[in-house]
Amino acid sequence: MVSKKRIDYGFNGFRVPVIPKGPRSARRRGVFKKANQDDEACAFELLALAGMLLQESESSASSNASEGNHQPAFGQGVIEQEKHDEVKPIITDNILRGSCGESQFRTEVAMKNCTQKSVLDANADCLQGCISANNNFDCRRKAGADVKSEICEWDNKFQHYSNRLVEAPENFRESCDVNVNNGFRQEKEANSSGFQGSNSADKSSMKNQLELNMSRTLIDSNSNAKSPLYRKSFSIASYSKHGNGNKLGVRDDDEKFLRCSKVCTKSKTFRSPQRIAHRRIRKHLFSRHWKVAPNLKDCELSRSDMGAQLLYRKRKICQSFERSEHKTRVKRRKFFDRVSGVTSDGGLSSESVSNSPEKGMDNPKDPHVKFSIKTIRIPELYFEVPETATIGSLKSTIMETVMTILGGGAHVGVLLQGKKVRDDNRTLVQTGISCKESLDNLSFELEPSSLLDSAAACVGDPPSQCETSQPAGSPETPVIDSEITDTLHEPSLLTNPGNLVESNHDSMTSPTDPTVDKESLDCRALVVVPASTDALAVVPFSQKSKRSECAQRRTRRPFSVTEVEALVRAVEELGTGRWRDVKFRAFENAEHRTYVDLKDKWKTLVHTAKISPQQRRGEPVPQELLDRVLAAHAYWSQHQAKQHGGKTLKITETSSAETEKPSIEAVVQSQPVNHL
DNA sequence: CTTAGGG
DNA sequence: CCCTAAG
Repeated sequence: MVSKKRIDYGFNGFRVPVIPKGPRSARRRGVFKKANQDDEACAFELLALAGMLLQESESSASSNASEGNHQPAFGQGVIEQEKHDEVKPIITDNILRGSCGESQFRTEVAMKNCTQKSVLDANADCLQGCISANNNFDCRRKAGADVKSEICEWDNKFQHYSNRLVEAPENFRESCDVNVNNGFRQEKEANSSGFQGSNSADKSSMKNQLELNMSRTLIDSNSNAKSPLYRKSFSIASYSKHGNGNKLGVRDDDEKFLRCSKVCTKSKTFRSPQRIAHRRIRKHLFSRHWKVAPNLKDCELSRSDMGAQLLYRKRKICQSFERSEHKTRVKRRKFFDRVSGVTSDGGLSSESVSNSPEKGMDNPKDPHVKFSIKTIRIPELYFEVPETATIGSLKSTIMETVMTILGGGAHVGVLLQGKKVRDDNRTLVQTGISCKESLDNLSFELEPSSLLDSAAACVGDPPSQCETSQPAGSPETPVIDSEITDTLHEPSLLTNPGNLVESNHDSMTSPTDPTVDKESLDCRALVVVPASTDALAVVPFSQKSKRSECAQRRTRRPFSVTEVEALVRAVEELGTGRWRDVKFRAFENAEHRTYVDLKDKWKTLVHTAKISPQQRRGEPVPQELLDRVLAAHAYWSQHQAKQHGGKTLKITETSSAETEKPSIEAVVQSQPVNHL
């Protein structure tokens, strides 16, 4: 009998390796193959975008058509120009696997090339995360507000279009068509050479599928007015399908051509940020019994069946994942290429650097802020997996979830000294992020984009839209709120724990393995039902989780030692049952600390004080404080007990906030409370 | 709205 | 930190 017990845990942090994995590891994961080639990363990105664009059009067009057929819709214009008979979804089944980038961190190279308005407009959703990420990165690199602000504008624009897409797909599509066609036309004039290739996944063919003409640098154009970002753009030169091959050429107005050996554009549906920006994602490993197409092959199958859309969504997730990963890779790579003084331990390091030959420097005097990111926090990921789930499945599940978020348009939040820096237009210098000291206090976190939109949509949508019917054959199966994502395990492996371990790396290597995928239009919850043995134990999906998806979880703000000090002092004086008073006494001005927070913190403090120092995490709390916590806790516990027993004198005395408790002082050396 | 606890 | 039953 398989245990149905599940492990629930929150996930707030995601470690970002400072130094890329070794070649072997990279190879195994299949994501670092092109890591050292920014150009390719860019090309890849662009191709992916283009593919998504086309697919989106198809998706829109086929929405009314029979499910099995994927008729090119909005891509027709393109085809006509290219005089090609038909447009079909770009086949990337084989390419998907491990071909995409790493994370949302994108190289500026790609960014500067991803500025064609038409493409961006048409791929608002797709680019959302990319832009955001680049935004952040560019900000850091250039320490300039111009690019930042401009990107912000684009970001907003994307948001806008994304919304439009959801609200009025047809209209949006039209605009996209126009833009894209213009792009093509423009490109044809500029460069008549077309690129043809097959849809095979092999690199050589892919080279033919995509040609990118990339701008050399983002920064070397130091023109004041416009950010170089907008001076370099690309347009889709051509897209055609010959036989079973796809041709997609992308270029910009520069000379440099890049080739992308990989394409990842299988995604079928447009994933609105609204659907993606989940705050809370609940994953249940998918029962194999539910699994429809556990293998990559289903990618192909999906193309011709009803589930195509769903599968494409899945694909999109995968796509986003890989793309993102690729980007990260590139990013990281670039970073290291330029920065020699990066601390291996992930610590932050900074130093001013003169021109970087690589970038041409728009301003020779412009110092650069160098730093590495050791960890980047992810707001909240809620998982629910069976105990029988393997580590591998857990990894893949987390990875998939994270990438789903990233692909859906996650933003990077910048925190300085734990405080969120919201003004995107400020420069690093203005923000105070320039010296090493400040960098030490610099942190980043991911935050799903379009939270507001998501929330609004969620609220406004009928509950029914957020709920899907239970899968047949699983009576007790919980309602999968939105997305059922299989965990990419081979059935055989699933049934064999021993093999699971073996297959772990496979799961990780190919997080994009196509499988069953379903996604509701409005819910952002990601539910993965574990495909473990017979532990079909499906965890009921509580309704409240749905609700929580719409609300933004507060950013975590760990208590500082100072705060703990104040809290301890206040509790020593007031006791543990008067959190409101504690709040007013010690955290009057701390808006972000509610009395519930204080209560919770006290709870954790007590717990922390009881465990061994080795088990403690986060900023270490002085033992002295912890001792006081224990003393106060013991004291007030006893007194409360007494109170209940009828002895209320002490308690009554302390009930007045102003009264100091001599008795507590005896137990714990109390000091004046510091009002924060 | 506050507490008190479980999640 | 969130969510909520209780008071």
